[in-house]
Parts: sequence; C-alpha cells; structure tokens
Amino acid sequence: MVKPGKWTLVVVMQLRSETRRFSELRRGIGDISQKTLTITLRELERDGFVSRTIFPTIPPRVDYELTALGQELLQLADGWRQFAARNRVAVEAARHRFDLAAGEPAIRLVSSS
Amino acid sequence: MVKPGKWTLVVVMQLRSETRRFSELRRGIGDISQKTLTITLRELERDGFVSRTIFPTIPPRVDYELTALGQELLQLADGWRQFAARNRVAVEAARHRFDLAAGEPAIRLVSSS
DNA sequence: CCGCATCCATTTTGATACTG
DNA sequence: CAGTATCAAAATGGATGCGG
Repeated sequence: MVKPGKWTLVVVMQLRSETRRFSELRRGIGDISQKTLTITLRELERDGFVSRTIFPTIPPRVDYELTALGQELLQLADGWRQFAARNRVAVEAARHRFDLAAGEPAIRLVSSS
Repeated sequence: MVKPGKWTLVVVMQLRSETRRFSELRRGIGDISQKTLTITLRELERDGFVSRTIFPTIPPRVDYELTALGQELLQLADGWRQFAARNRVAVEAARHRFDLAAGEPAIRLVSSS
C-alpha cells in the first residue's frame, strides 16, 4: 500500500465479521461521499484486502468482504484503535498543557501580584 | 491524534532507541522539508509522543526523544512495517492481477487462435 | 542551527449531475 | 443500487526568505 488513504481503515473496520453491500457501508460510515467510498474500496480490492462480488440483478447489488489478508489488516487497525482508545485522555491532557504553555513566557520572572 | 500526517511514523521510527537533533532527523529521513519536519515534530510533541529539549547555545541545539507514550506508538508503527514487509509480494501480485483484469472483457466468449 | 511566514504547485475531497 | 464524470473547494507539501 503506497497510500493508505484517510478512510481505508474505517472501511476495513466496517467489514469486521460480515459481508456488506455498498450502501450499507455508506450508511454505516455516515460521512463519506459516494466517490470517496468507491475509490477506497477499489484500492482495497486492488491490493487484495477486499473481495467484490457483483450480482447482475436489477437493481444491482455488490457485496464487499475482507479477504484473509484483509483480516490481518483488520487486526492492525484494531491495534491502532485500541491504542487510541487507551490513550485518548492522556493525549488530550498533553495537548491541553501544550496549548496553555504556548501563551506563557518561557521564564516567569516575577509572580503576578 | 486526529490527523497522523504522512511523515509521523517515519519520524517516530527515526527516534527508535535514541535522542536525535533536528538536523540529524532531517538527514536521516532524507526527503522531508524543514517545514514539514517542524510541523510533524510539533504535533508529536503536542500530543505527548515526543519530548523537546532546547539548549540555548550558539548555535542553538534542540533534541527530540520519544516519551513512554511515544515508545508505544513505535510498537504500533513497527507492527505496521512488519506487516507491509511480510505481505509486500502478495500485495504486488494482487495489484498486478487487478490491473491486468481491468483491460479484459468480463466474459471471454472464444479462445484466441 | 533551528524554525517561522509566505507563496505556490499538487493532491485530496466533496457536491452535483448523469448512466446502466 | 452502484457506480462514473466533472467541477469547485480545501488540505497538504515544498521552496524560499527571514529571524533568534
């Protein structure tokens, strides 16, 4: 994968443990455009992480599913998600401290009266 | 981390097991602009993954080092890197198949003579 | 040496309209 | 329903010049 793409892992996590139709993915993610979802799925399919099954019915139906390789990618994505969840509070606190410190002088010479 | 940034993990991996100066990082990475490196380091510092130590000498010197949280991030980055290395060949093969199949008709009716 | 500010090229994304 | 095409908007990244 040369360029993961902003939505790649989100899509992979949506495919956790079940086959999904295009519109199900779209609704499940919520704020992704049709175009971006299409591109993301194409890249995942191209790299062998997702399989695509077309049912030539009317209306058409397309199912997406993780391949074995895709399942491995899901494990990594989960690792990342768990890390983010575990440390969300610590990161927010660090960020808050940093933003506060930015407004203050490097060395405080006198205490404010 | 709301937005990881293209170079974030590269920088973290450069900080594996040792403190680094700004210019050392720049040379070690090789193809990153000063601006982008500065921004990447600031974000990492802001979120508590990297600590920054300023030596007010002339010329100035600034050291960067992973915090405990940063070390955890490094583990994740390594996991990703190992996954990519393990599956590089498989992904390239899948990509090649996909690109070839794109040019062919969906159903081959007759064999070429 | 370190890093900020500005400008500019490239990339990425979304909105919209249209097709099978 | 599941895309494709096109255009405009926004984010990103690099180059350059300046400053502590």
